[in-house]
Amino acid sequence: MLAAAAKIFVERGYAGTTMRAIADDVGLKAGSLYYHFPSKELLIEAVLDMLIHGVSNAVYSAIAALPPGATYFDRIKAAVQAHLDSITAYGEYALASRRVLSQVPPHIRRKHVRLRDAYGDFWCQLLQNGQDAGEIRGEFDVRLARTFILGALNSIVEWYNPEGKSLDEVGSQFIRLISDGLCLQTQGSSQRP
Amino acid sequence: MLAAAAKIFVERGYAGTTMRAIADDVGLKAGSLYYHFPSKELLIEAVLDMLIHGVSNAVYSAIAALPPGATYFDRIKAAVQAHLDSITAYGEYALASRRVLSQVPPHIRRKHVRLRDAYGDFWCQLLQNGQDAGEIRGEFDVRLARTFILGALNSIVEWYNPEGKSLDEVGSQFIRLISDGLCLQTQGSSQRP
DNA sequence: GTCTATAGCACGATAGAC
DNA sequence: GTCTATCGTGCTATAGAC
Repeated sequence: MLAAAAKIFVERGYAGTTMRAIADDVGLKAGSLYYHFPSKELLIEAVLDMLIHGVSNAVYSAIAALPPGATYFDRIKAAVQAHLDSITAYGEYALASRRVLSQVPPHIRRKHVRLRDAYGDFWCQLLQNGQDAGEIRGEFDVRLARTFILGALNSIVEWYNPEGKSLDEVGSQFIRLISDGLCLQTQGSSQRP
Repeated sequence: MLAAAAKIFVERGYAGTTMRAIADDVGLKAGSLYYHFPSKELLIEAVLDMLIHGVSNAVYSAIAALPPGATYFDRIKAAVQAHLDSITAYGEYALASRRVLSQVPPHIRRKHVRLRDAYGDFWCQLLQNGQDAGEIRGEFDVRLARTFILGALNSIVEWYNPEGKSLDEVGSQFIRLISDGLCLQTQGSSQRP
């Protein structure tokens, strides 16, 4: 039922989603939904909660499962893959968060922006630790690097098709891109040591 | 008027945007809007058109303005900066495209997906040329690299604040990230020559 | 070019039968 | 736990005065 709601919120937006459409999708009548959820607001809130908790728990667990001697870059690799795996597993929920967060009532939006920011701060800290340990070049602003990394990773829900490349392949190409870069020889950056 | 429409489409979604709200924002009454635009559908279409044409023209012009001897990586750098500059210049239009495209009537959505795909193909070709010329490592799938790059660049409209870093600084950090990578020494990639 | 007024329809939510 | 029926509201779009 949450999954049906997420799908329809994505297709029609918050205001465009009707309780009748969600009810149809799960084989009920509109009035019956109110037995399970007291309002449309609490429905979208449940969808948004499911995503942020699902993704952040998946990432925190993946890092906690690493051996004690793991480098910061090992942690970043594990976080990238876990983020990728969970965000695609929660497909429609992730799209709902991406597209309708700006349309939900303000008190719900504020709560989720806070949760999302806390997750973003975790990434900043991870990159900062890597930089302090000398694994990441000092010239990078970690907040900027974090937004690029999460921006690229999150965009996968827009196009990923399970019939194509595996998530492991996608993740490992991305890790190679952010660690070593695209270029064989540096063309224009004079900052390289 | 288009700018007001873009802003409200982002805040409320397609269905949630009322002609009254747009009219209010520009100091008119709802009925008067129909003198300028025949329907809500054509309003969102004009907003979406403005963005895709604005961004792609900015990028194509930036590349056309390069000297004849420019490397492919010079072209990529110019495209990154022009994309970044134009997407932030069209702020609300870009957000509208990101968030409400999935909610507009199908015939309008299909047309814009086609335009967006054509622009994506241009990026693929750019990266492919760079790879053929030996400037980009052969191990990368150019389609994947393109989606990561555009995903990261497009996410800037979600957080960019003109009071912080300049767009030139943001662009140059991003270019350094995709060209050289984050890492001082490669930690886990055995594919490096 | 902008207004008022309204037709025709669909919405969220509730009440009460079963 | 699901149904039908309905209240009050607000929407797009149009018609015609100014």
